[in-house]
Amino acid sequence: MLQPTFLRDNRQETIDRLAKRGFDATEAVDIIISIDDSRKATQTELDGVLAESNRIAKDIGALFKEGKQTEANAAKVQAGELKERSNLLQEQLLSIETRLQDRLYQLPNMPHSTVPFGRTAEDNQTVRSGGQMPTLAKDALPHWDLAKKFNIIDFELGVKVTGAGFPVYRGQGARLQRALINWFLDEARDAGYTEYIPPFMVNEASGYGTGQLPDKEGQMYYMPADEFYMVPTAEVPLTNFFRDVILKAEELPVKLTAYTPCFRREAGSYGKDVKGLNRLHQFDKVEVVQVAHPDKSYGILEEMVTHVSGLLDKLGLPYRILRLCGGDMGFTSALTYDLEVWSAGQGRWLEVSSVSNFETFQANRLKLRFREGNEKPQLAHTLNGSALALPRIMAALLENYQVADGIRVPEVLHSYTGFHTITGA
RNA sequence: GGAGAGAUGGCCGAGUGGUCGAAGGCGCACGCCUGGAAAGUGUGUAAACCCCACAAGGGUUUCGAGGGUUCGAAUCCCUCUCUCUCCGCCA
Repeated sequence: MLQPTFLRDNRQETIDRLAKRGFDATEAVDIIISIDDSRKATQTELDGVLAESNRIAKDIGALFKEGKQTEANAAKVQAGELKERSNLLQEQLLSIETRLQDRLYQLPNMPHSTVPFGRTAEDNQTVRSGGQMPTLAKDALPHWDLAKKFNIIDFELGVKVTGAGFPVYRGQGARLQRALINWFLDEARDAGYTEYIPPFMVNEASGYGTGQLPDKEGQMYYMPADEFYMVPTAEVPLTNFFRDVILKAEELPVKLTAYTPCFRREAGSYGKDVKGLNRLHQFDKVEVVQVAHPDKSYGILEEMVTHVSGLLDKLGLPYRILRLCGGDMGFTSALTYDLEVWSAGQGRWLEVSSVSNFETFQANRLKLRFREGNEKPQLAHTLNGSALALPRIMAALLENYQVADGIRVPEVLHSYTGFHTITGA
């Protein structure tokens, strides 16, 4: 959520930056500023009435003590009138604040200056590529066929117990999955992140804190009996640790990591996008989150991208790094890098990580601040990234490392898997 | 799930209708003391919003959350949430 004071002081800049997302925010910004004007005017008036009421209430106390009943009762009448006025103003203020908040919730984050203009994924910039494209045999298979051939992932069984998009991992498939989770967490720890195991369900306030609510409730699984949402990413619980928190400047940056399963309803997806492991309702992911000083956050964003691409280097997967254009970026982000791996069996790129700087957009909703010395608290910057999302990594590993009689396992994982080749045994 | 007790500032803890944003202590910051430190001692120590120049100064709100009674609520009433103790159930 953007701040009205910022919009007021930087009206044109806000409009220009939001234009990168392909829409004209002029009207929305002006409406917000004018609602904010009436909010201030109403509060000023209300404060005056309340101040008067408080003064009279004190006088009444004093009058009673002095035994001046008549004067006291006269003052009571006056206080009653003020009360009526203040109630009215309070109602007005509340409705103005609600309107203001509704408007602010609808405004996406402002893209950073380096974000390219553009509407679709076509307009994303490739900033770097890494790894070697594999040369596969003529009869190379996509991962869903390999999964069946070696009996390591059972999609039908998942349909039986739950539904489509809930695969069952078996034998070496399950062990490879677990190995990847452990390796990712160890790599994150080596990079200075503290490991957490957060709740896999969150309350409504947490959904609002990171921006899934109010707009994207349809994407989350909801448990009405307890009013909980299944986490769509570890970002939600991890970042909400800091809701209503004031950190000391010297505590920054805070670096956290967690593995969680992620649950997404993915309403409206279809076709080749949901084939095999490409898009699931439940998947595993290791997430990294940082809370940063505003002056440092963009350096940290690069550091996070380097961490993630380093994982892909070590796995030997070919990848590319994209800087998302304004139109393709998430609602809450100021700058996002996507990392995609080459899925040799499908002949397409698969997104395996998204690393974003949210600047103060989430911090404003969360009231996540830090204090420098004795200065006033100011909003921190939040960042997060996948490091990494498992299913598409699994898909790429299966496809890119397939050989005649099995699937080779990258060397960095050997001590985690306990086997070097998937043979279906 | 049932019964009872509780929720106060960074922490502990007083406060049962007016002078309470809240005693006292701890912690923290700065000063004095000291060769330096400890001890001692003095001062200060929440957040948001509004007026104003984001200064000084002033105002409003906030004692788990929301509502109510009252001229006036940390204090009385109602609802909810959470914590603790006991019972039940249970990985």
